[in-house]
Amino acid sequence: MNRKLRILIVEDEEAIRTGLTDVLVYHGYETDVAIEGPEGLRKALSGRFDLILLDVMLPGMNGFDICGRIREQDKDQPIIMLTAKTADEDIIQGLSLGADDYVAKPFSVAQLVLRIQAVLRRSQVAREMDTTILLGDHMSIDTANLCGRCGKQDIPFTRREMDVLQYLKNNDGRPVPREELLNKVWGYDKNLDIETRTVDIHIAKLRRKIETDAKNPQYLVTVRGAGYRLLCS
Amino acid sequence: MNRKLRILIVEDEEAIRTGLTDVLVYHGYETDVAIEGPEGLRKALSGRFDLILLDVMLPGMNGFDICGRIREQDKDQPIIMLTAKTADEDIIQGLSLGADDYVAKPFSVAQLVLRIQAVLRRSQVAREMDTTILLGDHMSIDTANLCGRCGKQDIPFTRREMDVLQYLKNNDGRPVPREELLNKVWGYDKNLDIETRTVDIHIAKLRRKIETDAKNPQYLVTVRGAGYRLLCS
DNA sequence: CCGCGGTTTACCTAAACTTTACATGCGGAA
DNA sequence: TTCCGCATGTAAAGTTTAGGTAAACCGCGG
Repeated sequence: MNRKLRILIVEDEEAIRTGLTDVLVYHGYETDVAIEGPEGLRKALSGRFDLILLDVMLPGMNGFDICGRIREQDKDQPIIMLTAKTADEDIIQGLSLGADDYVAKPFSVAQLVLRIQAVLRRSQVAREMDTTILLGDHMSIDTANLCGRCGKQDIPFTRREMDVLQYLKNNDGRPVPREELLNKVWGYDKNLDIETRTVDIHIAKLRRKIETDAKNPQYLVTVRGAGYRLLCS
Repeated sequence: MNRKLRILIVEDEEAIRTGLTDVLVYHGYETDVAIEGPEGLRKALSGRFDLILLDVMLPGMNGFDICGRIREQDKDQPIIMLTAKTADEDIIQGLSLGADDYVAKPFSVAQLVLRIQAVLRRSQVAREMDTTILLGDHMSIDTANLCGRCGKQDIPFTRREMDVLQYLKNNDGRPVPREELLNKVWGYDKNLDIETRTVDIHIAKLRRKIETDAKNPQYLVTVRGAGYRLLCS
């Protein structure tokens, strides 16, 4: 565990907001808050958060809409909805929109924390915490120090390279399309007219560093028409 | 979805047990039941289930113990606990033991189903299932990796081939006309004069990859005058 | 000014895709 | 039954596109 897990709290009531912040910080999370709906959506879509706590009743835009919008853009973003309503239809609506859990106010803090842990445990985030990537028995990479070791040889990586590597590792084995990398690593918006080849270039650079034969990659392989995948075996 | 997801119901009350079974079967799951604690634990540990619904009050062994024992053995087994108790300590205990969710009786069926779906969505099995196409017991195709496996042999597919296969699979059994494939897979506009034979060519290529005898197709068959149909049995 | 990381440009190759052209064979009509 | 026409199969040639990468370019912090 090298970095703290980041939680976004979207909640308009001052008391709850600060209460939650205190509790979560106490439990070792990093937090950010949003007070209004649109602000929450914008922050949520930045993709910087490991989990989003979303109040249903918000000024500007209700929690359901926000939840739906987040899901459209990111199928995997963990979301827990908070609400005063315990009506079944509300819970059902929240879950239908793809929330991972639904907690009714007033909630027990202990329970909320546990539900947060349960959701995070299931999300890929748990795996992200690992700071070393092993490529077969061939080389090990310390993502925190931007540094790889192959035998006795040290190989420096740049921040960007490491982010790409990390992202691929977190999506273990799955081919990740360029577009997704541009979104999640570069933070480019969903603009479709992408003319850039910068992803390819970075892949090429990574290959020169981590592959024994960059022309025949064994770890960082291309799936033509689908993207790149990292095989750490 | 090629195979149904399997759910184990551990519950001693006859009425709830059969009710749940009916509902889950209706929603397309395969179910098995256990009435007593020890029986439930034994079945759960078999690892055959994609999700376990666990009542807390059981004869022989309580649900918390079972949950703990399952977690010891399999960190990833999805578990949802059911209970009449709504006391916070119970919920907390359940979640501490690693349950993925906790639903209090009397629960709304719709809500339970949604919570089941939410938990399964995060689980590995469910994820693999909707990217995999099985053709009889003959070969399995990973649509995300554009890659099929027949015994030990890897067979690469192209994006287009996979899209066609996917579309046919989603229209399971129905013969799909060329025109429709051009529309839905190629994105060609409707009623443009169809001079192209490219669909046929792709079908031929697919047959060479997925059929044992491409001349006598068993999975990707022609319905003369109506189109092509995929039989995954 | 340099050097470093990152991006864009430009060009190349090989894979993927489409078209062409011809072969095959089913099915209805005589 | 035989024959003809049309739907389908497919090899091979032609065309487009995805991906690899060298090298130029850019911007920023020494």
